[in-house]
Amino acid sequence: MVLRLHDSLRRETRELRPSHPDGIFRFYNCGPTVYAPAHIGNFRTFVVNDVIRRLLELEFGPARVRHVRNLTDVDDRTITQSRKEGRPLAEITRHWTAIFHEDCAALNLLRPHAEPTATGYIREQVSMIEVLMEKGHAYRAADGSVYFRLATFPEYGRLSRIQERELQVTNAVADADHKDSVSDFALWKAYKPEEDGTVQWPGPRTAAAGRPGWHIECSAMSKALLGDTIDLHTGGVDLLFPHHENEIAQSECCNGVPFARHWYHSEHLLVDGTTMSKSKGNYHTLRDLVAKGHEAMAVRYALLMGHPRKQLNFTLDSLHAAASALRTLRAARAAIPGAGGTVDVSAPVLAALADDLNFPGALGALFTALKASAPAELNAAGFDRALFALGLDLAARAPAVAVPAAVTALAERRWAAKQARDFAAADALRAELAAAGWTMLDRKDGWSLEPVRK
RNA sequence: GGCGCGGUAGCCAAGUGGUAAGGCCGAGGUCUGCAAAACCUCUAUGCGCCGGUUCAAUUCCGGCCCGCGCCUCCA
Repeated sequence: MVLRLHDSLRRETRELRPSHPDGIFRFYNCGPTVYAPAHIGNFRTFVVNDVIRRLLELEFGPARVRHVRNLTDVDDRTITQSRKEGRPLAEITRHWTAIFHEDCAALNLLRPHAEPTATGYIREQVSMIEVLMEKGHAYRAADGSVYFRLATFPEYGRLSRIQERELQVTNAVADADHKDSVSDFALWKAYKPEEDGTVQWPGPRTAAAGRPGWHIECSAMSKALLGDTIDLHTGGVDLLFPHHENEIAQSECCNGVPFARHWYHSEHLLVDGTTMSKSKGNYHTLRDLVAKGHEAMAVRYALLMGHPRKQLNFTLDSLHAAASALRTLRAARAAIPGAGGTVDVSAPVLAALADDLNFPGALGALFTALKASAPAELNAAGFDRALFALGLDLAARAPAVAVPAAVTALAERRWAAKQARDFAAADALRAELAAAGWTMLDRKDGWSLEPVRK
């Protein structure tokens, strides 16, 4: 199988291959900022990257993939949150990191091999900034901050095709006064007591104490953990400019070699047809949805329903459709015998995924393949391989909802009525159960209850 | 203003220069006392609009309309 993926820099679909002699594929995925629960749009990106990780493992072997996803634990938003709550920065970020990990587990995301934090790599960031200053790519501003001098990197803008003159100038840039040019961006931000609270580290030589800029953290952690040139760098489209553009500038000017051989950006998730935002009331976190009774795995399925490079519209209807499709897959899996089947449904599924992550194509191929053969002809390992690639864990279930004692009592009475062949009474009790929100499932040897589906 | 993406059945969504995958919903059926599950069958002469190229276009080209995203610290 050849893994092909669109490259945002070259704007063409290219094969993914390890470039280092050790054969290890180096994969860096920009992670979340841990100051609040991640929303399902964030998780779309992480699900897409999780499928990439799984495909890389299937293609090169688990030992030949190194996947890094960072945690941004110091920036404007984390510091603001910390000040708002009056709690130390580290306490805030530790809390939200734990929540993030719970959500990742619920969505069946494989753990990255390394999950570095910005605050854990201050020294590396400072050191890169010093190299950039020595090479003339960065300068100290009057307040002790350090800025990258864009004019020293003529290739700037290749990824986003942005020209300096095209930048919209409506946003007043807060630190414009300190910079030689409005387009220069911060590598190091001098400590501001009124904004930064207790957050500061010793800065690069000649610079003031303060904290790193956002962009340098990814450059430094990628370099520290994966080396100067990596095989794949990914993130959401919104990171394309300026974040990734700036990373390229910093890393290539510092290291003198190409930064990432392949760039990939997944599109945004829309909710109810528009950007998700708290003010629009269409803002969903995973835990909100789970609290409302939705399965986390159905959320993952819903995030797989669209092509990763197209905006995907998430609605409660699409979540219901996802949950139903998941039930169909569970039934299909249950019907496959443990051994003996020869038809491998993973082939068409993996082919679609390997072709630039065609998620809907892969899902379509899966159902088509399932329909084409009798369950007894299907190979269980093949089915499981397809589901592994998609990261759908069919065993994962929403926690069982507790059945109220009164409902259980109704069910027992109905079962007794049915055994006595008093069907009129049985039907009346079924109606009562339904009114209470429960469906009673009869079997030959007994019964069970489940919440009524909408 | 600059850069980019998209408009395919009730909903979601692939795809192809030769006449539209799949999922969900819905309808009918088998089964079941009923219900649920499972299984079977059906559901776009049509792919935003108008031109053009072609033997043939939803698929290529041009124009237009509509929607969405990014444009300095949002995945």
